Amino acid sequence: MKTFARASDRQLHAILSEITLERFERRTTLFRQGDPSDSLYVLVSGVIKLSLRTPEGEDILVSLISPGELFGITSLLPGMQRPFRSEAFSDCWVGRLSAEALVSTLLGVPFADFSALMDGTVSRWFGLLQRYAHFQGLDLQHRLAFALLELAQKFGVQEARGTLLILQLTHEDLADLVGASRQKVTEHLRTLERKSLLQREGRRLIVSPKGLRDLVQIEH
Amino acid sequence: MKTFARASDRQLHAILSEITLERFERRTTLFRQGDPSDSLYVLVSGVIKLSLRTPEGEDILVSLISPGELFGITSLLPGMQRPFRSEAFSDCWVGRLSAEALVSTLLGVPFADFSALMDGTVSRWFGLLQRYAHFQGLDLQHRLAFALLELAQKFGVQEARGTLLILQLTHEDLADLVGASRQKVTEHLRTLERKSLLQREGRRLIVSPKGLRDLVQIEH
DNA sequence: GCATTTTCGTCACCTGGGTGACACACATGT
DNA sequence: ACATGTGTGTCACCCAGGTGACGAAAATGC
Repeated sequence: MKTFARASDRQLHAILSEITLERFERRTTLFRQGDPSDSLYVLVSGVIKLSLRTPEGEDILVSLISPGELFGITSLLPGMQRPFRSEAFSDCWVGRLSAEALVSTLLGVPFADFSALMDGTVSRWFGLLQRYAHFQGLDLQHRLAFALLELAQKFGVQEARGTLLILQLTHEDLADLVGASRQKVTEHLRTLERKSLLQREGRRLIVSPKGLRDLVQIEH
Repeated sequence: MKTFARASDRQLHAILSEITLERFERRTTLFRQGDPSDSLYVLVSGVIKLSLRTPEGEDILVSLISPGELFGITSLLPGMQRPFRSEAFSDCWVGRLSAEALVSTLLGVPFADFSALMDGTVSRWFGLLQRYAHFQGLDLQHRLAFALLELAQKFGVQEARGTLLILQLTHEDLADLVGASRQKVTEHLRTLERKSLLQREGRRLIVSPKGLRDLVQIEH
């Protein structure tokens, strides 16, 4: 297990003493989406499935874990919930330990410090991963709406008419962002405009976050 | 900048002294896919675009970075190359520092130790992210081929006839993995079988990694 | 301020892949 | 051993969205 490749014997010992071994029968769930994300797992034997249930009721298989891998990694970030459901794909032996224990044994630094650094750096990957997984099996209309919401959050300034995006985005940029063709993006932007979830000011967009949120949530 | 929220004044000072400020005009590229991934960036002002050029020649806009964010995070993992191209979306001021400096100042731990831990944990997110980004704009045939290659690598055992997947995968599982319907997966598996990139032994699959690799690379 | 490049709006056309439906082949438990 | 559930193979049908094409409108360089 390469995670522990650099660990000294003493460290390994300390870590092993922190690990609790558990057995999971095929199809049992280890944790579900939304659970508090406290502990970290090591797969000893068997196969674990990480999946995601979309609001639309689709299942997305995010990853299959093979023996030796660590999973449940969100526990390294502060205050996270489990983003995926984890279930035994075959009968498994799984080791569980606290993220604190791992970090403090391996690095000898306070968990909160480590965690804060992770939060500022690596958590973006995680956000992107969630976006992509979520996009899986959404139609263009909804992907666009999500993308606009995201942009509004990052680059928006509040305004009388809504949230103004301070970006010179071309339709092609948006297309590249949501994985679609430029033409269709143009079309869908116009229909969003007609539904008045969106206004144009020259080449800048003014979105209505409220309206967009309704669009993506309500009509599942 | 929440990354530094927990840092002491002394630490902030140390970090600031490590940062080199640079100016990038709109459309200039900071780094390109495949460059060695050594330094870490902080966006001071402007907007940065992270994008990915697929072998098929499509552009994927992975993320737009707003001021205050850290980017170029792969530098925290050992021996990585830049997975995305980074270009100034508007005129930017960017701070650059070495990943070593950040980690050792903030945590006071040897970089190699930190890096190894990251590698064993968080790098999976990153792999998944790449997969999803890559899948963007591939047709089912190719997504399937990639998925099978991935599975072969993780769960395959070498064999006379090819690589045997020791997994009881249903077509539905595969469908959830590649974001498609069960029916189409069945169909495409059969065509792969006809092209003899794939054999069946009961419910287990034997793939030909070589053939699959040809399929995904050669064709355009 | 004019010429050239980019971007936008909108077609018409085509196709990959989703959906529903149904028959058959397996596993499964009891 | 039988019955029931779960996975597989294959249709026919339909539609979201890709592609190419072209003119109008904006932006940009010189």
